[in-house]
Amino acid sequence: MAARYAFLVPGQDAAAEGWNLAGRLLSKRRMGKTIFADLADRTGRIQLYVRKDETGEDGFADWNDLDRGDLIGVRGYVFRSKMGEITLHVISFEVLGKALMPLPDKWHGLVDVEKRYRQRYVDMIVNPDVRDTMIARSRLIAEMRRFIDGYGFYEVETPTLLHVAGGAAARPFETHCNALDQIMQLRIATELNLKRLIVGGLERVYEIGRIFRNEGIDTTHNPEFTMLELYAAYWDVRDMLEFNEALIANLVSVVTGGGSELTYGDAGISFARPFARIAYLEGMSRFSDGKFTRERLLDSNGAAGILRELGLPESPTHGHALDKIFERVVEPHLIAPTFVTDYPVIISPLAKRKAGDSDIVDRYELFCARMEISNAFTELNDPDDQRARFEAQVAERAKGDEEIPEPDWDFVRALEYGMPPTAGIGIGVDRLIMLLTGHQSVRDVLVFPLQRQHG
RNA sequence: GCGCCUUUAGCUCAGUCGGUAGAGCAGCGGCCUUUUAAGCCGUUGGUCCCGGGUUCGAGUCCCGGAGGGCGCACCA
Repeated sequence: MAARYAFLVPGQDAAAEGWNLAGRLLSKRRMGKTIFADLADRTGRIQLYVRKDETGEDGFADWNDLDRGDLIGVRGYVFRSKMGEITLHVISFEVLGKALMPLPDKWHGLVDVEKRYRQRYVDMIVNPDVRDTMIARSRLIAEMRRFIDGYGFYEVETPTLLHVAGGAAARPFETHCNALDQIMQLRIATELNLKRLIVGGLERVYEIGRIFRNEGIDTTHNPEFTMLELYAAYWDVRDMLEFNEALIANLVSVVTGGGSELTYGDAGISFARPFARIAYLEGMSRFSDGKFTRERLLDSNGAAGILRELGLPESPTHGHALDKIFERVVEPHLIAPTFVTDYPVIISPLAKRKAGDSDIVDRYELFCARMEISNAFTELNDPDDQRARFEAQVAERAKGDEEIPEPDWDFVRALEYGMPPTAGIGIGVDRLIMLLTGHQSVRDVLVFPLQRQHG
């Protein structure tokens, strides 16, 4: 509207052209026999202008009865006000929906975080940033699909309700299926089912789906969240890394209008390709001034010793210890987008071993702003190796690591029918959206973040 | 789960040393024909998060509880 009527000078109108608009009345300024008001819809906001000499006594009284928050339709023509604002000179209006509840303070808006999350509908009316973020989220996910589809991938939908939730290390939500009279779990990953589809011959599949993990809630964790998982037959982890880098760079380009720089918190982050790369063990060594060597880390007692050196509590398993050490030693340095490659096999139960180094797998994780954004590896397709790793997990689970899932033995059987060499990736969509829209809390990129009942 | 902070009018916030509840906006009644946080005059509105306790007297101090935020723990 502003662009279309840019040619108007203050006081000038375009009365020949009529407009019908609908939206929510966000403010009303009465000035004697004139009213100025602001009308908002999803595309933006426009000022309205009403004159008593045109509406008549009754019509003007009807305007006085309108409240902030009412939904109205208006008819009129555009002019530029004395103060230079493009304004709709209203000829007639009708009420489309009455607001009974008053809107929050027009200047301070709604600030109370609890109320904002619990009453998102109000939050979105008065805080345009929330709406903008949700629109950006929608656009970015659409762009992800477009980009992925361009590579010939098929989008699929696998079950959320499972008998055994596997494919990741996390505690599941449990529920009960009345028809089957069986305990069910909500999925903690889409991994195993997507790989079954690879066995079945789809060759390039992905799912952007809701994942549920029955764990803590904080600024980077919501119990239900959205994950993109994607698998490509005949790709290896290097192909996936290239794809991953191109995907992220593309999204940054979309969000910046062709650029490669983002500001996140107080850090400026460059997504110019190529992103940084560092091997897992090399990172451990570099950020510990060479103290934490491959030999120590890959040895169960050595890792336990490092934990003590760092003053961290004892870990139930060797893998758990490595995660803790990495988190403390390396993660804080990973602000620019960085691919951490060559993970140890002990923390990668579903990844294929690297040729020529049986302790290491073909895997990487992409970190950015200290957040893990994606995790990818060449998938293990040897059923015997997979069975052995599941058996090892059973032992770990017995030692007390509750996050380790029960093995999905049918998955081993699927592998026995033959799975092509395949690379897979998981991307935490919510965190990616946080990064791309500059938000510090997942709750800000979720329409309805989980809150405790009763408030 | 632990620690710190927080909760007062529809919204945003004050409330001193413990003395009986305030402002702005919104609402309501007026004035005002180019305002935009419009302005001016008047006015309504309170489970001070909940429950105990101390005190002549508690929004204020103490204990317990609830919601929320942040940090830690947990956790891709």
